[in-house]
Amino acid sequence: MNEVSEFVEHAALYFGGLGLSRTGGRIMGLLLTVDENGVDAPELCSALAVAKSSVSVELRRLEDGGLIERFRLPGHRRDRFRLADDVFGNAFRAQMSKFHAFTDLAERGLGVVGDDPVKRRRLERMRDMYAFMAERFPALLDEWEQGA
Amino acid sequence: MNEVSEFVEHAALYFGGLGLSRTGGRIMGLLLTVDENGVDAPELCSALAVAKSSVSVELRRLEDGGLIERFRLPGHRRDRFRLADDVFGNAFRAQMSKFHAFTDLAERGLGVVGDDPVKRRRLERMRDMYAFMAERFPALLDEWEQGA
DNA sequence: CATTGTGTTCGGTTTGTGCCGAACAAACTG
DNA sequence: CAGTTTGTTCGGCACAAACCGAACACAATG
Repeated sequence: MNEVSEFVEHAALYFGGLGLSRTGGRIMGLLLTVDENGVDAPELCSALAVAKSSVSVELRRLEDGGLIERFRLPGHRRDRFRLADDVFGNAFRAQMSKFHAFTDLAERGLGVVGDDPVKRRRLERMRDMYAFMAERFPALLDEWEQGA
Repeated sequence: MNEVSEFVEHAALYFGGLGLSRTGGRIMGLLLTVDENGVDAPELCSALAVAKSSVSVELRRLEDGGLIERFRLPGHRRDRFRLADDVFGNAFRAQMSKFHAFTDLAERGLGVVGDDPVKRRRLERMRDMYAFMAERFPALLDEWEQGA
């Protein structure tokens, strides 16, 4: 059991690179090691040695971000949590929204920079590149999802 | 001139999403609005209302990250700064290294999760997905770079 | 060789955020 | 309807990072 907690710690590092807090990353790591029955909050508390208030807010954030699912077994009165069906697809889609954000930013830049063509060129190229990626990415996802 | 500083502030928000500090993002935003002659540190200080020590360390970090170029006009003795030639290409390549990181993480997970096939399946799928993306992404970049 | 200009480094302060324990609210039970 | 269980919210503390002004190192100039 110590092996998984070591893995969980590693995972927390990696997910931290995606903007998650440390405990958020730890939760994701632990959820990677369980099956579709998921875990409940007290289990997370003891497994990760984290206060239940912290897991509560963190679970909420992960749920809002579409990374995990909250569900309840019929007849029980305690929430359980598991990874969302398509966590990583969702992660990629989140990246895509960043693409759109950057095309918007480039547009905005074109609005404030003057007529100097050399200044405009880079912003246009930035806008077009992110637009290109945003356009191509879904196809890549589709290819993956139906391909394998 | 107030228009660009408004844009700069927006840009800082966006770049903050990429792990840059606020002033780092502001610098990037301002550099998006200038030509290949770039700007120098005092200009950044006054334009952004930031201490010169802060811009110094931030410029260093951006330079180390390959986001900006430090250069000097012949005959002058003051450094100037502009965006790196392929800032956004570099940004995408950085994302790709995250892909590899996540395949590694999945491998590690497969090492600690047991034989349960349903547990293994998701980790395998995670590993394969990121590997797929890491494999396809360079081609996408190439297509963009030579296509347009 | 003194002086000025340029960039980096250092200590200290502020700001933001994560996390905790306790109080609270809401839903279920007998 | 009292008592429990479950989840969220609140106030405060602690740690990390950003930022500043001043001191510093170095190079170029005259």
